[in-house]
Amino acid sequence: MQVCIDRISDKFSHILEEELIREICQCSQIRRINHGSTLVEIGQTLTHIPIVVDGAIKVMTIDDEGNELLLYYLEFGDTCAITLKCCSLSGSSTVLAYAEGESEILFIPAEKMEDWMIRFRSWRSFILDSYNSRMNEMLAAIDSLAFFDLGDRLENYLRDRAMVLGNSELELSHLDIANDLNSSRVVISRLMKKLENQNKIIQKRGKVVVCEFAD
DNA sequence: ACATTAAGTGATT
DNA sequence: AATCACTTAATGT
Repeated sequence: MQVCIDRISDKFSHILEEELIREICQCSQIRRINHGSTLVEIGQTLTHIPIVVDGAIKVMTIDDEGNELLLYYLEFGDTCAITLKCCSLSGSSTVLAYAEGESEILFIPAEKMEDWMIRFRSWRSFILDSYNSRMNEMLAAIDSLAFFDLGDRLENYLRDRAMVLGNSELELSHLDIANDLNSSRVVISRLMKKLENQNKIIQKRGKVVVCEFAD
């Protein structure tokens, strides 16, 4: 798909300089990705850096037993630092990425990275900021694993998810949630029942409505 | 009506 | 907090 300058400029002119945006539009591709589609698989060699224009991306690692661990979400304007590192080392991906909701992703050729890092101050700080926020999100994830019990993690997870999607209605089964939190379906079901009784959520089949954004 | 998939529950570790 | 075994409820064909 052809990249539309106005559209990109519209969304990114606050952070990136005009000339850079023009270059981005010349050499990048924009793609619509359906909910749940895989963007990046483990072991895949990455030739492009994704930047989220619309929607969100869910980034996970996988362990040797095949358990997926949720690392973080990429939202509007975010880019993935891990992808980045893989590109510059021309290695292969250590993460798995899915589209979360209907998403629009801007793909930037990896070889442009270095050039832009040198030529554009705005690109430098964009990338550095991205590294920084990715790092913070992962630290938060570790923190929550180490110091919070599952009940708290579940609540955080639901609230986070509603935020990212900008929607209090989530299409998630208990099993989906269990997988994201590395737990089992039964345990999640019990905790969900509690949350329902506390009127924090409303449950339907394969759906959750998060009642509390605040608090 | 029947099969399939999601959610609820008691008992056990 | 996890697992087992089983039940009940919602949905698709």
